[in-house]
Amino acid sequence: MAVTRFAPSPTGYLHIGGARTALFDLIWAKNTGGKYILRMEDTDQSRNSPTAAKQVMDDLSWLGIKWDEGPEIGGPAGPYFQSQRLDIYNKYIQRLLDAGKAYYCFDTAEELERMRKEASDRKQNFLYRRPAKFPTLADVEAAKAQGRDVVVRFCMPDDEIIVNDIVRGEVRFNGKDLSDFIIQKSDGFPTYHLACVVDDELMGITHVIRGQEHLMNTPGHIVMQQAFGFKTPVYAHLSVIVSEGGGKMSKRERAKVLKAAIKKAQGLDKEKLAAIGGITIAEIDEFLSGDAMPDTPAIDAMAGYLKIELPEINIVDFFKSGFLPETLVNFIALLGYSPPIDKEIMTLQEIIDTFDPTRFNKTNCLFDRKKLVAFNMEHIKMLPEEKLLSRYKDFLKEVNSPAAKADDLLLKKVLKACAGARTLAEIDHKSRFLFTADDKVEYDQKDVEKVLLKNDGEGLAMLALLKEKLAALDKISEESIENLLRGIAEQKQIGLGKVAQPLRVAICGTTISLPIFESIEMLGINATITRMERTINEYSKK
RNA sequence: GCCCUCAUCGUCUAGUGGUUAGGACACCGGCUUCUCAAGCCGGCAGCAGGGGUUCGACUCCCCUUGAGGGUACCA
Repeated sequence: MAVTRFAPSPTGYLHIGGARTALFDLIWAKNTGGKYILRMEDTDQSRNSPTAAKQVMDDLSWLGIKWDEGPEIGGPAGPYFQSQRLDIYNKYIQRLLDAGKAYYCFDTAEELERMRKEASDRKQNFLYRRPAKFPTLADVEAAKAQGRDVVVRFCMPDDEIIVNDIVRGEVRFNGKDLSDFIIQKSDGFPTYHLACVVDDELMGITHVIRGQEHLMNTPGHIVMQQAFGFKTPVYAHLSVIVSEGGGKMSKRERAKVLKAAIKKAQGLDKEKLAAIGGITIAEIDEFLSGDAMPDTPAIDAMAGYLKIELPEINIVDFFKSGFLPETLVNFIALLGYSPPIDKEIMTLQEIIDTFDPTRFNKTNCLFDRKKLVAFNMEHIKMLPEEKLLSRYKDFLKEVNSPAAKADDLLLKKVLKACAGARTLAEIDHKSRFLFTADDKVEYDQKDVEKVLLKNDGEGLAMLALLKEKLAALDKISEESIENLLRGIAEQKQIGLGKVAQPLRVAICGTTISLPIFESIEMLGINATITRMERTINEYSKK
């Protein structure tokens, strides 16, 4: 029975790497019949936005990841926001201080910077080591009086520290290489290290599954656990997901693309851009020059204004691109892990049931969007009709599609006609013509040329003929339409394409759309004929 | 720089001393077709390099190279 936890720092939307960690925490717990806890690590007052925790929870929920204990649900080990547990941490920090395993210090930023520079000049890693004699409370008061910030550091021993990791095996560290790290910041908040160790114990966490970026922190955590007399949990450090350009796949990627676009944009109205992003011009300049980064909504808004596509990093990005949560879950679970069964397309339940913690692999992996698309197609095919419909409606609402207002019956027909589609966005695009006013259909000029005007307007002539025939049709059904169109093609000894394509352009404005018979049936005969007339009028005169 | 980790087709991976190195996605052909998809059939493609160990190394060891992570009063 494993008790696991996902412990995000609520700084914005949940991104793909975080989602994978969250997923494996869930899988591990559920596979062993254990418990899955969500804990918000909001100990950095400057980085945590008030809405971020909600966003992360929404994203987890969308993915179908439910926690047994945590925010909004509660539980015996709460509160589950670290910012609400300060008194607990203070008690533990005091214990370390009393035991002489932690000490106060009050270096200024400049002093620290100088020490770092000295170390790098000596071609050595910067190491903070405790003074021979720890500052007393009186020293602390004196330092405070001088206006110095006071922090608490934890004493690292010189011994070898062994981390037993499920993914990586035995990893050895030399305590001599590790700094006395800070456990309490000058604002009184604990750092990640302290809060994490204390909470894992208090919440009964047995298995810590997290990203590889935490591997170097682990020896420090283990020593601290020993100092407190805590049990050391089982560790599993997952390999990282890297993006095409190399480097960890993170939200920085999106900022990078946006920054490049802003710099490239000619005659850009910076004031307008700032207004749209809800930030100041100064903040934009700061963003362009340094490494300050606007928050996610601001980045999204500005990208929308500049009409550029940002790489998908956050879970919502994939939602908006028309991926199913089932697809993401399946795909993410296969990154750095391979199930013991010879099967790729799986439901979350199957992944949980067959989970084998020895089957993680150590290699960093690249996120292959094309494969994700292929997986999405499989999951669209696999999902029961009702479930797909509900996912599709969620999607339409999210992207503000006019189709969001359509009734279920029509949407079901659309979904059926789109069997084989790869994303929900594709389905939406292909069926937009159904939700466009008859006189608002936009014609793709290239398609018009190719299908209607070419060869002396043979397509247009076909349209005129079809209009008569369709108008004369007394029973409108997919079948009767098909019979009619096929009949004409046969009679004229031409391919069905010559008949269907002009019609398609007339009703959709483009040559890419749903199958033509279903299209007409769903659009309705009146609208079809209206659109044909409009097309004929529009292009006959030219 | 220093510390840590990793290394099988383009990508995700199977493989744990003896395999024709398997699958999936991508890609390339062909078939099918009212468009786009989908579907069906077929194909291309890999053990980073160099040393050992061994009767035998993709598999074990060492080095090189390459990649990633850490090096914060971020997590």
